[in-house]
Amino acid sequence: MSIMKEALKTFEEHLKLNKMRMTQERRQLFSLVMSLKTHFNSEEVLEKIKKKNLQVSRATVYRVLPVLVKANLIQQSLLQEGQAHFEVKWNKDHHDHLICSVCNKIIEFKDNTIEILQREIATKYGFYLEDHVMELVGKCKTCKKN
Amino acid sequence: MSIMKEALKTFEEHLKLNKMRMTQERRQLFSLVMSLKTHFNSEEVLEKIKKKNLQVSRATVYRVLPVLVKANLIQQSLLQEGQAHFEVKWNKDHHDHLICSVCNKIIEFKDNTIEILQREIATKYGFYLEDHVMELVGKCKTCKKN
DNA sequence: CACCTTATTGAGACTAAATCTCAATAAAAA
DNA sequence: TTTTTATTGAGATTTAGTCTCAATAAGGTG
Repeated sequence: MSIMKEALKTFEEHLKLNKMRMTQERRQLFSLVMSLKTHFNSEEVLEKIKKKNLQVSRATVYRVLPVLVKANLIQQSLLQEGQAHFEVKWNKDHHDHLICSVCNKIIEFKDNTIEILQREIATKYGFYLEDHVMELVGKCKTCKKN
Repeated sequence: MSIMKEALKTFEEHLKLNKMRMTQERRQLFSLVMSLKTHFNSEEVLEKIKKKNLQVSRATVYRVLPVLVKANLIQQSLLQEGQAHFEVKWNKDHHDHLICSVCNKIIEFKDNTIEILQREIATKYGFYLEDHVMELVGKCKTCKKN
């Protein structure tokens, strides 16, 4: 089964489990959002909808994105500068971010040792760890020179 | 020299360096903000101003907090739920946060091994590391039980 | 299939947080 | 003391997101 179909099934199951209905709008948003390769925010999704002449309103976008988050298909990232940022999570390994303070370039990385240490810290303080955010901010290779 | 006086000097130097002026309003905000022990947001600062009958407007609060950030006296934390959050940074060790997803309790911690690993990661990707945010989200000891 | 219940939608009003405008004021340099 | 120019406050404005409610449509049931 293709990755997209599996993701769609996950979405459908999440909806059913919560007595929610699969609608044209949700299907359209699902396809649009899941095909995005980079970070995006709600307004960008809205723009793409207009460009493609899809019939999904602003209110619905703002209502469905959190549903996709709950279904574990996308995740909200905390590196917001005003607007809520999202990225596709489905079928992707967890990763953290290096962010350039000059050009805003985002590089993804993963470090297992840090993840282990994080779990140890949580345990030490009696926390049950659900999630984490780690963002390293600095100047990228290119911007460092200038 | 007292810690507060040193911080004030830092503030004054930052202002002079940027051709900015020390004003009554900035002095008042400096004192108010630097005495805060916990995380705070702009509206909370505004409330405290009203309670103390200080003469500082909303616009000025929103203008001066970023100046205090640039002067390295406070830092903006990214765990915002809508509003921009700040905390005093001056004279405090860097630390990261454990946040309870139920009661929003914040626990500060510091882990040197992680900091070293972070620097290694930055180097690996050619970044000059300026700052980082790490937030572990989960259920705290108390909320875990319920 | 037809019916019925109820979740969902869209348009636009509304809200909250933050920013902008511009004339009046006050720092600090001259 | 005068002059220059950064800063301020009041309120208008913007931005991002939420809310309302009548109309619609999903999807279970007979």
